This record gives sequence, C-alpha cells and structure tokens, in this order.
Amino acid sequence: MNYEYITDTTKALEYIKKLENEPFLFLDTEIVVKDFKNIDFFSDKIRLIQLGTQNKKIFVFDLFKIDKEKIKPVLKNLLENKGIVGHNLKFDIKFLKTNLDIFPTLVFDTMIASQILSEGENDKHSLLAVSKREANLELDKTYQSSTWNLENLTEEQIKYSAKDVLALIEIFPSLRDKLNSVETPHKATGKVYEIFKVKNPVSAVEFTFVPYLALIELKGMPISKEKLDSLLNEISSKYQRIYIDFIRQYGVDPFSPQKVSNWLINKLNLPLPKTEKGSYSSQDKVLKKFLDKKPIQKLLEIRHTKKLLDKLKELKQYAKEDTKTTYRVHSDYRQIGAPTGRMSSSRPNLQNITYEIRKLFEAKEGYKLIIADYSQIELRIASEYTNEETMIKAFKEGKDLHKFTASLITGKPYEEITKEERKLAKAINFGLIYGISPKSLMEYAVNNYGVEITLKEAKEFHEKFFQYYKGFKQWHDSVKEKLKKQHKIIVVSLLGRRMKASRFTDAVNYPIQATGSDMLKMAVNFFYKLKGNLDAYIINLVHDEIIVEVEESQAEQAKKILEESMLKAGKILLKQVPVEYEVSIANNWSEK
DNA sequence: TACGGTAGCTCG
DNA sequence: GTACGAGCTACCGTAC
Repeated sequence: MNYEYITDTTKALEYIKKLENEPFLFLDTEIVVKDFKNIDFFSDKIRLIQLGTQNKKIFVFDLFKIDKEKIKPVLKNLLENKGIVGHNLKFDIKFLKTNLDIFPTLVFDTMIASQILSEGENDKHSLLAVSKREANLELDKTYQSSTWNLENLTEEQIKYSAKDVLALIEIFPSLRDKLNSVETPHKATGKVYEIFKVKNPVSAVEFTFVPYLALIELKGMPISKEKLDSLLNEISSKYQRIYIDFIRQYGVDPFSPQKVSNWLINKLNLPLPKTEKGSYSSQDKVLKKFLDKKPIQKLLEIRHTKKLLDKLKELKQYAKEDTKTTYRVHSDYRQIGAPTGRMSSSRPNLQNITYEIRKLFEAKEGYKLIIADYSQIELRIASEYTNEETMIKAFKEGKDLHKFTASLITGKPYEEITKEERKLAKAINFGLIYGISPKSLMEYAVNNYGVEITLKEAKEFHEKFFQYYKGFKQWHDSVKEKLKKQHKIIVVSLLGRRMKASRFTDAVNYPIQATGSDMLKMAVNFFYKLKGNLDAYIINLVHDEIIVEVEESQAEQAKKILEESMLKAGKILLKQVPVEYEVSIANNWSEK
C-alpha cells in the first residue's frame, strides 16, 4: 500500500496543491470520540483526514500535528470543488463542516450506492461488508475504536486509516459500473454525472442529497425551552398521579399486556380477540368498544399520557441549548431507511411527532417556519403509475378525490356526497395504495374512520372501485400474474429505483411509496440549488412534508423557492397528473 | 444480566 | 390470500 503520513504543515500544503490535478478524491476521516455511543458532531474532533487518488496514492493528514488554520483555506478550496468518494459521507461531511467549515457537495457515496444496488434486500452496507462483496477485500476494523487522541499514533493506526481509503478506491469502479448497467426510465445529467460518470438517476438524486441531509442534521429542529420544560413537568405529575390511582384501585400493572388481558377477561368479562401469536389483544382499538366502562377509560388515558411523557423525555434527552429561549434537537436520519428509499429518523425520531407536541417546535427569535406538504401525493402517483384514466381526469379537473371516489361507488352525484361517504371512500382510496382486501377494508374503515360496514358491503365497494378504476384493476391483475410465475419480482419507481418484492402488497405499495420519496429528495435538492444566499434551511423531512426555518424578512421569498422546488420535482416524475401542495408560514409546527 | 421477540402506539 | 413503511418503550421468556 502506497501511503504517506503527514505531520508537517509545509509538506501538507505541497501535497494538497498536487491533489488539485485529480478529477476526484477518495476521502475518509478519523475522529477522536469522547463517547462512542453518543458521538458529538459539535465537540468531537477530527484527528486524521485521509485522501486517496485513482492511482492508489494515499495521504494521511494529522490535524493534531499540522497547523490547522494554515491548511484550512487550501483544503476547503480543494474539497469543496472536487468530487469526493467516501463511505457514509454524511458522517464525514458533518465533521468537516463543524471542525473546519468545509462543506463538500459533489459526492459519490459508496454506502448509498451499495444500498441502491441491493434493491432493498441486503441490509449489510458497512465498508467492511461492501469491500468484501465488491472487491473481495478483508478489512480489519479493530482499530476503528482505538484511541485516536494519542500524542503519537502507532504505525498500525495510520496504516488502518489508509487502508480504508484503499478499500474505497477498490470498490468505487465496481459500484459505478453496476449502477451504470441498471436500465432506467430517465438518465442522470448534472454535476454528479459530469464528475463521476454515473448515469443512474436514482444515485444522482441520492448522492446530491447526501450533503443536504448532513446539513439538516446539523441545523436541527428548534424547540421552545419554556414550553418543553413546562409541558414535561405538567405531564410528568399527571402521569404519576393517574398511575398510582390506577394501581391502588385495580392492582394491575397497566403496561403488562398479559396482566391487563387477564384482568379484563376475568374481572371485567370482556371478550378479547387474539393476536397473531395467540395471546389476547388489549389494543386501544379493541378497548375503544368498551369506552362506557370506567376502568377502560382510565387505562386508555394512562397509555396515552405515558406515550406523551415518553416522547417529551426523548426530546428533552437529545435537546441542546441553542439560544436563551430555544433548544435544538439533532436527529440522525438514515437516508435509505426503507426498501422504498424513504428515510427513517432516530435519536430522537422526528417523524412520529404527534399534533399535541408539534406546537413545541418553534422557530428561534427573528425566524419563521415554512411548513409544506404534498397533497394526496400517493394517489396522484398511483394514477400516473398505472395510467388510470378516470382518476387522472378527476385530478386534472381539480376534484376532491375522496368525494369523487365516493360518488363513483355510491352512484350519487358528486355534490351530494356526505361526510360519512367521503370518509369511507378515503379508506378505500388508501387501501388501494396498500393492496386492499374487502376484509381489511372493513376493519380499516371502522378503526380509522369510525365507519361501520358489513363484509358484504365491503365486498361490493371493493368490486365497484375496481370496476370504475379499470387501470388499477389491470395493474393488480398483472402483478398477481407475475407473482404466480415468479416468487420474487422487481418493481420500479417512476425515477428508476428498483425494489424486490415477493408479497403482493409489497409489489403494489413499493413503487408508489418509492416515487414519493424520490420526489421529496429531488425537491430538497432543487431547494438548495435555487435558494442562493437566503438564510433559510430545511430542518426536518417527514415523507411528504418539508419544514424550513427562515429569517423573518426572507420568509416570503424562501416560500416561493420551496414551492418552485416541490413543483419542479413533481413535474419531472408526474407527466400527466398535476402536483399540488400546501405551504404556510408559521411560528410553530402546529400552525397551518 | 443481556438479548431478541412481541405488543402497543406514534407518524406518513 | 395478504393493507405498506419507520422508531421507541416496556414486558417477558430464554440463554449465559
């Protein structure tokens, strides 16, 4: 392995100058981490930056030895203008930004590439796993967790740090070739294509998105200090009070499903249904049928209060002081968290915040939030994806789609549809996206919309739905047909994201959900491309929703750019169906 | 005591 | 014939 360890500032400057002739660089970093379980992007320090070239020369820069201030401007110029190949670059980019104010934007991420190529199947995407798979390279990761703040690093540590970059150099061509051999409906253009010669549009979108996701995490969601702390106090004492009352009165642990079920069956004589595994179910939706009973009311209230309290604690645990009046929480997003390319969010999860808590998320002083979401995006996608003419026409005419469906299956005029009928149609429309069956339609309608129908009625509605929306009927039939012939099939989003599916419900849901996630990521990319110097930053993404924090006087301008970005992304993927969205400027996340 | 599976609940 | 995806907490049985 051809590597050089650099501790001298003058030498460092020389090497950086030489690297300027490369079209792109391979990059990895080593970080001095105080607590491995709790990496702090704001206070932990970069020790090493390793840069490699295509002809396998590797330079290891020791930032604890080199004069950081002297190399910062040249390094910034280098890394912000070159293509960067790395593994899970969100991690490195966050440290480069906080430690050195360096923000690379032209990236090829080998972890993301591996995830795209796995088509939702393989969940092993560490550098170790990918190196083995793509280049039959055995990496030893023992040194990853070694002490990186030694005065003098050992030769083994330096070699280890260089070897990771060698691995990147080895796996890059293989990943790129595989991405380029995937057939797709679009072809990528733009900078990712120009630098790395990657034609695959999904990877172009994902790679462009990587640095922006890093930025979203660094910015974080602002929360009102006063409101979080006071709600936490209030709910905490309420919880203690009702928990103690409950135990005193009934002598049952409300959080033991087993004990609760036994109690409900033996003492209250409730007929509980069974779960899949054969135990008794005491889910909220089951107990809601017995709301006239006081113990049931109390049990449901305890569950709800506990849930609320847990979420508040979770937020408080990750909250960091920002200004005098606001905390910020910096979630950790998995860019490809689901087979469909949807993201997931953790520590804390900012994608399952209830409306009760959203009001705590307030823009900091002098700033506003912009809250934007796509309207009925999955139905629009489904109609475009399947060429369902009746639904496409309704969307084009600007119809309320749930009302429209209700009028189709009831035979009543559009104007005369009642709220109840609209709700039922909404359940059917949603069911369509997930691969509906009459039985689950019946359950879904009552559980989520409180609409009671018989199985016979459910069957009728189901039949009528597919009778009027012939495009959907054909789609479902052809998927069923394919699955009869093959155990596993590949389904493809409108951008070209490929996913393996063996269940019917997956095969119909994945391409729809995936197109939605393609669209959201594209919208984010456009927003950053268009926003220029505006003091406006995306701070959370929730599948079809974008939240921006913006300096007050620039709010209207940023809102327009966000709308333009969402529309542009929508129009690339949906050629026939119009895209609609709701956008508002607000002080907190619960305002509309 | 550590771990994995299950149940339950939240969001899109 | 099957409703889809995610994360977090707590319980509970099993392995050590």
